[in-house]
Amino acid sequence: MVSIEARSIPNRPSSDAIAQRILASAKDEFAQFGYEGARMQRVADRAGVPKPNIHYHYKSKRRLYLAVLETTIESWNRAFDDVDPEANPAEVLEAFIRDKLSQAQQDPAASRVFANEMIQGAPNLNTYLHTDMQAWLQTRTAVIRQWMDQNKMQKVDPERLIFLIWAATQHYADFQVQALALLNRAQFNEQVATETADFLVSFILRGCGLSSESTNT
Amino acid sequence: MVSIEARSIPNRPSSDAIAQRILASAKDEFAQFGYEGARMQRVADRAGVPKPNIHYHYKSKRRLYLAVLETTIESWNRAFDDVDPEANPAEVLEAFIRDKLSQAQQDPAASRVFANEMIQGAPNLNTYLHTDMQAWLQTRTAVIRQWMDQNKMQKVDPERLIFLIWAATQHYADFQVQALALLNRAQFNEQVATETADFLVSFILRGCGLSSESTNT
DNA sequence: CACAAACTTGACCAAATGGTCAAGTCTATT
DNA sequence: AATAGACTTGACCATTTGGTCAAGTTTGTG
Repeated sequence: MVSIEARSIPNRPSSDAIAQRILASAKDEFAQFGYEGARMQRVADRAGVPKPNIHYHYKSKRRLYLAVLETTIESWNRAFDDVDPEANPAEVLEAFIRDKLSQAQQDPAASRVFANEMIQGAPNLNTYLHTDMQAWLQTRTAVIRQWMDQNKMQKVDPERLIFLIWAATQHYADFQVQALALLNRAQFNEQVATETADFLVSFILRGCGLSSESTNT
Repeated sequence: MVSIEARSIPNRPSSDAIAQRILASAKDEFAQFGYEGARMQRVADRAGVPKPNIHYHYKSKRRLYLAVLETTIESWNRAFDDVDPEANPAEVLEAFIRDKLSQAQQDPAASRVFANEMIQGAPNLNTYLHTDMQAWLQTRTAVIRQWMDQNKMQKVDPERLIFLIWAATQHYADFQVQALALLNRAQFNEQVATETADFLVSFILRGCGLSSESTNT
């Protein structure tokens, strides 16, 4: 029976699993230090594999970084994706804000990788910014414009509204140390996330002329 | 007369001027690549001096970085500094937002140096966050709380209101490439800055229950 | 079991990195 | 004009960097 067990528990984790572990370690490393500051040796140490193993799975530091960027982008704006113009603006925006903040809490590294790439001047995502991301933004702003035309919400610059939501939510991932220090909290747990989400939702909805309460004090 | 001219135009710029040029180049370098990614040779090239000259003025890479951090912090929240609780909240907040955005436009490198330090986990500013910055924030939120108690504005979490203003304004410095790409603009000039400031002021004031217009469309 | 292909890794390498140093050059003071 | 001290810099150094390679080990397949 041992041999049966042994077959289902291979001595080595599958190659795919290692490639994944390397990718995850690389995400953390690039998130913290940016592309130029990242060290292949540290990625190896984080993943618990010898350095040459990384180069077997990913041709070079650059390729590894691009792989990290790709997975980061994929999970970027999963919410707010298929929005019905007939839907309730307040509900849609609230869902978007909460989802973005939840991502920031569950995977701050992804947000930081993206932030580093932007700060650095987007040398690897310039095309993406001008194609896919712009297209994504345009369909979203189109819906928002419809809502404004139908007087369902305040007339505001839709692009800058999205920017503000991005900035305000990603702030809690990228500047987590600062937020925690100034809020006197030890960690960005569920409670802090909820308080923050509630604040952002009510504040931003009010900014959009969508406040549910008149004055609930 | 040539010799008189020569005396007033020294062959070499003053030592202070060179130290300043090195500091400015270092700010740009650290802003773009973060501490670990920054290269002393590139700082030297940017400043137009040989590398050992940097080490004469600044003992090490770390000391140079700390000098950059210091100058960055100094110019950080120059507005919103001496606020009269009797003053008009809308005016004070508007001034704060406009000043922050103006800084982001005029010196994006400063904002990016700070962003890198935060993303990296504030290894050099942890004390600052828990002392000076927390103190700064507390006096500001105290004023905001007074305004809310006097029903001069919506009751919102004052800390998170400040965070939102920081995030929303610094976004245009740190994520400048993204904003420009998505707004289809070539550069973050005065016009874009004004449009952005107007949006942020009216949106955030509305979020604070301080909107001047009822519906100005 | 054999054997090829996929995978792993210790030892190694050229290039780049932060930093040093001694030999200068410039500037102010006497 | 002499000289001391501040400043500059070409040549150099130990260490670290991304990356390679050949000798292995493991795994799927006949």
